[in-house]
Amino acid sequence: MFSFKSEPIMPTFALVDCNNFYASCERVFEPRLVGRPIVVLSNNDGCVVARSKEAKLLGIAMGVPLFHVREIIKKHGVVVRSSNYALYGDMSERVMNILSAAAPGHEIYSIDEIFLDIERLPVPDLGEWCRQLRQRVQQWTGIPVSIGVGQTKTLSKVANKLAKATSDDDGVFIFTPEVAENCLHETEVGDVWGIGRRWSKMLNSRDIITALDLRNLQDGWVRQRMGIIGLRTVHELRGISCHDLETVTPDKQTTCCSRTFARASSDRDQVQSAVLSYAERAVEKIRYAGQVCRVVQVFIRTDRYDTDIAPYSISALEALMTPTADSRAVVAAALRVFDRIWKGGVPYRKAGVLLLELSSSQDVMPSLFDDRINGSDQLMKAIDKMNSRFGRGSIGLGLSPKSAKWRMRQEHLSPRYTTRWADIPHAQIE
DNA sequence: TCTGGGGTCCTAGGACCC
DNA sequence: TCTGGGGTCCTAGGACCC
Repeated sequence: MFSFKSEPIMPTFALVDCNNFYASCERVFEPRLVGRPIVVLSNNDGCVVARSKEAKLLGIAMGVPLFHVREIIKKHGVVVRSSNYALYGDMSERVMNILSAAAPGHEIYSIDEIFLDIERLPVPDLGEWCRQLRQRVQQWTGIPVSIGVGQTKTLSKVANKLAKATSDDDGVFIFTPEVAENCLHETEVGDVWGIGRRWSKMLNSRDIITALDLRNLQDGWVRQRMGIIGLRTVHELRGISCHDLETVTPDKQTTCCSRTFARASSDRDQVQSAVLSYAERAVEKIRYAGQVCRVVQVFIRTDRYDTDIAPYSISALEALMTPTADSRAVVAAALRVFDRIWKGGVPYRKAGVLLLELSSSQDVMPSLFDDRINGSDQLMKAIDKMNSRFGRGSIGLGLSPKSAKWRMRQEHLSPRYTTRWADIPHAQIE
């Protein structure tokens, strides 16, 4: 008889997550904000989308509307900032460059998170390696990060949450089978990656409170109530990896540009000009990604929070003859769709344009019947170049009046320190 | 008389993520 | 006064075909 010695289960994934990323970015260039409560707002300055530790301690919840926390902000002198994506995107790139160079494989998961493949990392002390990596990012970019290590992506997420609790000193947590039961018992089921509000509520109502409870459920029960996705999550909690590292970023399948208006509008011209400007912005995005689209979808809707009005939402789409990234073709299609769905007398609050069936612009077969796009590439390149040099919206199709009331509200915007010459920080020497 | 059933494609909606 | 934006994946149900 052979005797099989079971292989020791080795940790595989490290999840590195920037602490309070947007708030930390604001602090890098404005050190006086260190130690003060900061919140960063969504587009339109509507909701709180990021909070510093101090702001969290004041009880400001994630996603609350700004007007709900006005009192707290006033009373405690909370610093308020509009989202500055030019700054956050650039800072993210710097952090990711450092982290991705440190491991044999990586997956950038979001603007502030990256999974590292550390299964075969030849280091004697993994904890020490993590602490040094963390130190390096802090020193080179000014951004604090936390690192969680586990056998699956889901467990590395659990570990990361535990690491955050110690982010003032250590900021590193390694999830091992020895500590599994304890760690999962201390983790609320709703804090598990993949368990959102709905499932959390459903599970709690059945007395499944912790990640450990979830891990111990029977497969059939989970499959029936939470589908294949829920089952994968449960397996991952048991240390069975179901989500591989995605080292190549797959091309996007859809791109969308949508906005909530500052106030509802029934004015046809106003809503139309909003829709057309979203179409123009969406097509810019796919050009930047080297893609073309075949289908253009437009939607307009009322305010879904306003209980005084009848909810109304409509969308429609149009397939183009040739896949394209030409602003003129896409905007014209958006206009035709808009004309089809427009209905007067409705207080519209939100609109958007989706570009669907995206593909690489290199794979396009030109159509015999569509001769409009001759010279398209050069024209679009020229437009993009001018906009990148002189600022977005410098040149376009002449359809977006600047004063329209759907324009985005950004009353607390910080400078674009790292991506705009005029905003470069000044150092003062005394 | 008998009112099937399986396959595919599409769409809308629901769940999740950051 | 005031409630984000941009994605992915899965599933259920309808239309259609044989």
